[in-house]
Amino acid sequence: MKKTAPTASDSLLKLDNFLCFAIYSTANAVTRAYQPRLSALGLTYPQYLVMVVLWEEENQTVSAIGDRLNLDSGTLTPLLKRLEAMDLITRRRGTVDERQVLINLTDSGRSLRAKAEAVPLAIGKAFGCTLEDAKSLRTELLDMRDNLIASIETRDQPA
Amino acid sequence: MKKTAPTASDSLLKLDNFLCFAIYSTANAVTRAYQPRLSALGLTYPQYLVMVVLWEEENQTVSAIGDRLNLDSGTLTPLLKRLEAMDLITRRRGTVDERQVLINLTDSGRSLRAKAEAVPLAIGKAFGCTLEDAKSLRTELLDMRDNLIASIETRDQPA
DNA sequence: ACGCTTTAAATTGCACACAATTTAATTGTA
DNA sequence: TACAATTAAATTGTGTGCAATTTAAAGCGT
Repeated sequence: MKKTAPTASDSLLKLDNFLCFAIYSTANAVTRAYQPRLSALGLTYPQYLVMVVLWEEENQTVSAIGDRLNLDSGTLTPLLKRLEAMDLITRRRGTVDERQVLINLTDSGRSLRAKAEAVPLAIGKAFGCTLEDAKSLRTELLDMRDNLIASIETRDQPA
Repeated sequence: MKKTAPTASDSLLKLDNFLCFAIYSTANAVTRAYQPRLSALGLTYPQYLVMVVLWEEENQTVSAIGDRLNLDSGTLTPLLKRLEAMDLITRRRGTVDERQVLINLTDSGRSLRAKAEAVPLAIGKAFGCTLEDAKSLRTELLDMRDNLIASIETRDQPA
């Protein structure tokens, strides 16, 4: 029984060689790792990110939050409605530009911040890398992300 | 108007400092970047990963695929049913152990591989990093993922 | 002022992820 | 051999992500 020699195409479709899969499965693991601590605050991981953005700056439009998190209104609108239903944020139409919806924190939303500050500290260790490693990894990932986004935007330009 | 000095807690909840967000938003960008090329094959990104696993080895159980991709039956069962409906795979109960469901490729599924081989080549450039960078980044991410998974499993052990 | 284009959110529809539960088959153990 | 515990998938329910479309408001060009 003769075995076929490894071909070039073998290495092309090996899961273990995929950087994309490393990113994908690490992202899933991240949200799973955050979940127990965030559910103690009543938040999902994407909801937590939105709250972080709002704790940095209030009175932001849906688009501004979307630019920060790379998410569109199709994702954010229902998510923000849930945060509003939890009484963490308010949503009101802009007065100068009525197309915009301005998002603000409620008192509950503002006070949740104190509890949220414990989360990154608690999770930090689980990553199992030094702060310097984390920092350089973060930079490399964000560069790559921006490259990927640029490649998407270039691709579908009209000729 | 006096501004408050930056406190330690400021840096704790800064989105720009979050490694988790770098991973999260890069993962989203990855699936967006793959989407146009994969939809030409009729696949989503997770479906593509399942096919890659099956191109490496046929006749795998749902759990075996799940172990490889870190996904559970709640995600895989409906995904595999879709691949079956597309006539790319077959699902049949195991004969030795009837709890298992064995996944195999159809001829269409097997022949799709040739087209799929072009995908990583085409996307590769969009990452905008060297092969060596990609390799070390991949290793670091997988290590971190395994650390995260280990931390989850340790946490909810019974005392 | 009139339309035309652009823009901001919302909506619709589909496909993940995952916690929690259920169903059914297998294993372990008295 | 009974029978409790475990295991493999499936199911249920919730919450994303995102493409595509819709709705309504703003800009803008004559």
